[in-house]
Amino acid sequence: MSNNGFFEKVYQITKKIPYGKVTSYGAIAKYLGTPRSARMVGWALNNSGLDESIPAHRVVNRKGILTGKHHFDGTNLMQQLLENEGIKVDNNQILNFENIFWDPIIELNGQ
DNA sequence: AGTATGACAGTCA
DNA sequence: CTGACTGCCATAC
Repeated sequence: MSNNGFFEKVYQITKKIPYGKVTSYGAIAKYLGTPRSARMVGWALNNSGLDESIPAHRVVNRKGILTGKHHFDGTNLMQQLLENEGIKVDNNQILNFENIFWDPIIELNGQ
């Protein structure tokens, strides 16, 4: 296990996601310089279960669908967490997704 | 070293 | 938008 590799970068970015905002796996992967490794981001977040400080529920796929909800406690925990932040979710899909999308490439570059 | 897996993304229909 | 197929990358065994 490499705690200081690709995974940790994913963790760092995920932790920077502001309250009430969400981002996609591809956005994080692209920020890391490997836009093709979006799948690794998801996997990293899977391992992130060891760290509760990581708001993995704010990371969804490019469609804004909570594809990883089943990785949470059980069922609608992920959705409830998002709704608790003011994010509307319908049938596992984030509503007004583009409006609350947080792009690390832009935000972390001080634009 | 090779195979299997994964919370994806892009393209085509 | 949704569904099916392909491509890419990193990790686990």
